[in-house]
Amino acid sequence: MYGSAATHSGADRSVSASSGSIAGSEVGYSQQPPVKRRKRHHDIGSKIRSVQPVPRDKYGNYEMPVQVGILTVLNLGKIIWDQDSYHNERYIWPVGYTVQREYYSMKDPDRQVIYTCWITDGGDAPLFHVEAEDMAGSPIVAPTATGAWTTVLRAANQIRQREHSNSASGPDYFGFSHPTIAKMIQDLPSADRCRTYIVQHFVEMKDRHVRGVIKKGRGGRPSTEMLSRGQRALMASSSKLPHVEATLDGEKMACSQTTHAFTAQRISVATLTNSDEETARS
DNA sequence: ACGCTTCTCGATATTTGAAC
DNA sequence: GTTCAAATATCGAGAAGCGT
Repeated sequence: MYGSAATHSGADRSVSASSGSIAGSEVGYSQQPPVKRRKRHHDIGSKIRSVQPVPRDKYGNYEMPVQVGILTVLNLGKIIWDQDSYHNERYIWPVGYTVQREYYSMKDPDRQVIYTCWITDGGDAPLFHVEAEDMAGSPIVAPTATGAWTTVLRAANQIRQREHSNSASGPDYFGFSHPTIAKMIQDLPSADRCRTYIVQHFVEMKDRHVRGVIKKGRGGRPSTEMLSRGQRALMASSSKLPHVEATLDGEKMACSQTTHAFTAQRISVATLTNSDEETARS
């Protein structure tokens, strides 16, 4: 099926397009193509993925905002289950989904800034927005997550005068490939009604690993400075964020400008319990 | 100190669809 | 039908924290 006859043209292209020593060295073309064949869509539903525990409120809804790895999830949004373009086998793209993450600035080569990413209803398909903290008011909008982030990477690499690949995995950068976020989205109402989405299986990771992940340098708990910067970025972009309403277990959840402003002031690290926080402080 | 585990980022493979 | 470009999936390296 996948990767049989169809691969030749793609492989040729990759070789010519790749700048690289890596591709060149890995590949022993003269004899036999390296044929690192990757199966697509394999075992999506059967694989068990580890997730961080995320606190829920008394109704069982996830408490927002929450820090997951390098990302701060501000809103999970609302699932548009009756349109296929709002999900595929692997991901669901909820309207109103909002996260923040740190990445290199598109203006200052020596600086990392906070990017706010969110999804809006584009009618037939979702629209992916990415806005940099230092470029408030001019978000990058694309019909795919990869498209939006590729633009950012290209600009960031250009300003840093880096010539290597501008490739990016949109779902990665938006956090959709993160097991914890994938689970949170999958737990949203109507996720099970998405026709082509394959339900994934998750298991909560062990406590010591959670702490390890949280305290990791690049990800983990945001510093006070990062929080306040995130808050400012959020306030700056909040006027453009979508207003989304969803019903969770009978309780109405609103995602609006005010909500964003409010939540920005109380960002917490969901994966840390109180005792963990004490430990983390000391 | 070491091994374990998971993370992000960057690179590359693969698929899909548009253009010719 | 072929070529090309864009989008997306997946892999590997390196980094980091934790427990022992």
